[in-house]
Formats: sequence, structure tokens, C-alpha cells
Amino acid sequence: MSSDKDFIKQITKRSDDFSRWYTDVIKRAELADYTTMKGMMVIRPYGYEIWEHIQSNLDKMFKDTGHKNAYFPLFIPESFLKKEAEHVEGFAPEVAWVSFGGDEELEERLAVRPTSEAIICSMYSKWIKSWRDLPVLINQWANVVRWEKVTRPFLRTTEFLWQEGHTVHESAEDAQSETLRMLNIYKTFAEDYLAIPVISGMKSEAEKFAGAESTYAIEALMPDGKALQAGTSHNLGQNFSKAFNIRFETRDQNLEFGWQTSWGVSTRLIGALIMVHGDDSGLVIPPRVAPLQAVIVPISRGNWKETVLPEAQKLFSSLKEAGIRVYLDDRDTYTPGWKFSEWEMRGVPVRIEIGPKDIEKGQVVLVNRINREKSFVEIGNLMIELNNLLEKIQKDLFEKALKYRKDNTVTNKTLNDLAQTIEEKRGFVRSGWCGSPDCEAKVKEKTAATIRVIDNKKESGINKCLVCGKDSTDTVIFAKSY
RNA sequence: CGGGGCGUGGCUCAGUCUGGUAGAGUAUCGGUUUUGGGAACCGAGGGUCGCAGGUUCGAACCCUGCCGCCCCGACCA
Repeated sequence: MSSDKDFIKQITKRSDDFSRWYTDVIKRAELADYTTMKGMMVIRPYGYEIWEHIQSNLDKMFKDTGHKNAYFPLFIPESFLKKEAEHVEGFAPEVAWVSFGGDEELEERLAVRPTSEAIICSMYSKWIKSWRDLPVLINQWANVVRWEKVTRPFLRTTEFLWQEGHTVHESAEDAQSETLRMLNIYKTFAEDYLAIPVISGMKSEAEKFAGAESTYAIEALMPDGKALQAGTSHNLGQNFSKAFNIRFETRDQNLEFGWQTSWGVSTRLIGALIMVHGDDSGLVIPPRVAPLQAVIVPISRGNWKETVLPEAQKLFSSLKEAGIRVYLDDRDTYTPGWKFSEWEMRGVPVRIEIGPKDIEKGQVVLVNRINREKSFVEIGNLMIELNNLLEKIQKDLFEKALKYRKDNTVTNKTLNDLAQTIEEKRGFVRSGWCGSPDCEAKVKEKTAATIRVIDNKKESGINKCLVCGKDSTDTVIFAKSY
């Protein structure tokens, strides 16, 4: 960040201690707060508002592709969870159980959903009888609970908010194209709205979702060089339909099990957004999902309440009317300088200053959160200039993140090179891989890096497995992950 | 689950080694002067030091146990 001064004193510098910086920003910007229970955080209004913007934009994308929302129960009977063997095995260690209702012990324990495949599939088996019932395209916005050992606000909490889509299709091909369609929606959303560049691709067998046929993911690179899985889309094949007996009569009058998908993103996206765009002054929120896109700070001198404030109020009304998410900070308990720092810390993309000098000249001052660049614009041009600036910030944030990712993506041909890269600077590493789980495990053992995605873009020069040297079937991205 | 750190006004922390009247900064409240990058001064309120037990004339400080949080590693959105 091109700052000569650090105006914010209560945030650990990002370069000093990235983890501390992360939690400092969350607390200071009032995105979330810790409770007395481990791993349980409160999402405060300012943080929740970011989630609401994520929700509303994604929800529209889901609806535009034919999906509907529904809501399924929080509790899942133990017997349901156990129906799909791989699924229960994968989730068992992190399921919270309810065994009492009031003071009566339940005959069957209830799981607090760690994900809803089991309960949803149990209903689908009732609802789906014919090919005419398909596809079923349902999404739910919900909370889930996973008893994680290590928690961090937004990135991994015991309870978190997400959406989970659960679809059923007539054919393997339909399920596969749905899987990829949703993966693509996630990618588009991450890049266009959150301004976070992601790589997408399939997961290896070792990394796939418990119970899936195949898992696809979008992965983002964080500023500390670690990868963050930002969304997943699973092709469930017939694994669950067989376990839950979801059968339908086909067009040619046979009985067949449904072909399913499931896909989700969570409040973790907020964590990604904080890390990717933030700086030493605090948050930087991309305009499209920012609770506030602009804040007006009237310069309080002399009788400013009679002179400056009315002008500021006019600005506020007109911007608000034009659909800008804007706030007028007319508090007289704080100085302008204090407010500047405060709103920077909270990541508002544009600050609008208006003072006596500006009114004289018929102008206002726009300040870009990314670089504190000031521009003086005529009041008449404010709307157009502000919109331009917001778009520019949205774009610049993406470009900056993309550049960072490019600068931190390297190609390594040997395990030693990979180990060195991970040791020295982390980042994404492209390599060849023969597809063997053994080779994958060796990499993990030696470097702690895992295959984030298999992105089958053939790259010249990568044609051998970095471990065993055999011909590589896949080009993969390795990274240390969150 | 292993390693490390920490728990003292709302917040950040000093004080613990070497036991002896609980401190600072900040925030809050009242007042005056201020206000183009976290303003200055004056005044005020607010904690029994994570919990439980022990040693002692006396414990924030020493001992034992417990709880919680944070960070780093093995598992996970």
C-alpha cells in the first residue's frame, strides 16, 4: 500500500503477522466477534451485510439457472446419516449429536447436520417417481455444524452459514453438466463480485467429498501463499440415490437410480475477501458486495452544521436515490481525520469529502480506498464519476489479485523443487502427476502441500509425474491449504 | 490430538521472577477550546486480577487441579 503514514494503530501490520492482522481486522471492523464457546462466532451486522450481498447475488444466479429454494430440517436421524457408507465415514469425526429431548433420552440420536445430503435424499426418494419429475433443482440457505478441532473466524467455525444445492437428473451426462455449470457460476461469482481470481478443476480421489463420484472446486490463493477452497461442486453419481433409493421410471420404462449433484459455498468467502483485498489500514471491500460503497465525510469547520452539512445531506439523498449504498457520517463527536481512518479500516471503497472550500468551488473530493488517490469532481458530474470509480476499484482489485496469483504460480518438475518452493514462498505450483495416490501421498508427506485441483490444461514441458517420473496423465496445482 | 503463548477496568497491556494499599494507555461520561489524515486540556466513573483448592499473618504474584482463548503443526468448506 502506498501510504506514507499508518493511520490505524490498532491493527497488526499485515507483513508482520498475517494471522494476527486477519483477526485484528475482523474485530476492529466489527465483522464478527468471538463468543465464550470455542469456534462459535457472532457475525455482526457489518459482516452479515456482506453475506447478504453474497447471498442475493448468488441467489439470483441460481434462480436464473432454474433452481428453487427450500428448507430442510436441522436434525438428521443417525440411521439416515449411516446409509451412505463413505459419507458417514467422512463426516463422523465432526458431527454434533443430540441425544436428549428435554430430559428424555431419544430412541435414536439426531445429528446436527454437517451437510444435508442424507435428509434431502430421504425426501427425494418420496418425491421422485418418473423421468417427468426430473430434474429436481433445489437449493437451501442454511447453517451447518462441524465439530472442527481448529477454528478461525469465517475460515473454519463450528457453525457456519452456507448454501447447498442438491439436484437430481435423468442421466450421468446431465448430472455432470450441472456439476460443471455450478462450478462455473461459483467461478464467475468469485471473480466478478468478490474480485477474487480462482482456479477451478477436479479434486483428486484423496481430496474429494465423502460420498461423491467426483468433486470440483474453485481455489483462491491467499496473500500468505496458502490456498483456500472457496467453493465445491460434487457429482454424486448414483451413490446417494442407491443408498436412499431414489428411483424413477425412465422414458423407456425402466427403473433407474437418479443422478445427483450437490454444491456449496459458505461464509468462508468473507474470509477470502478479507485476506485477498485487505491491507495495513484494514479492510477493502469490493464495491459490488460492500455494505457501503461510499461514505460522505463533511469537513467540520466553524459553523459547518449550517454551511457544509446541508450540502452533504443533498449529496446523500441524491446518491441514495440513485441506488448507491452510501452513508453520511455527520457525527460531531469525531474529527474528519478520525472518520477517514475509521472508514478506511472498514473497507468502504470510496470516501466523499465535502468542505467549505469544495462548496465554494462547486466540487467534492473522491478518495480511492485502494491507494488514497484523491480526485476533485464537479458536483454535477458526481454520479458518473463515482460510478466510474466504483467500477475501476472493482476491476483494479481483481487485477491486483490476479497479478499476485500469477507472480506466485510456478511450474516445478521435481519433488525437490516443489518442496523448495513451498518452503520458501508457498504459492501455487503446477506439476505433472501420474494419477497415483501413492505419489500424491509422498508429496504431502514431504511438503505438506496437497493437490488443490487437477486442471487438465496441457502445458508443454510438463509431461512427467514429479514424484515417480512416469508419464503424467494430469497437470495439477499443488499448494499448502487452509 | 501434539508443540508454543496467554488469561489483570470495555479494549490493549504492565505488575508475577523477588508475596505486603491493583497500575498505565485507550475507550466511556461531564466541561472548555478545537476540527482538510485518528485534536488538546481539566475533571469523573469503572477491575479484586479465568475458576477451584492449597501454602502463608498476608496471594494477581508461590503450589496443585480445572476451564477457556490465540498461534504453529496432523484432519476439514
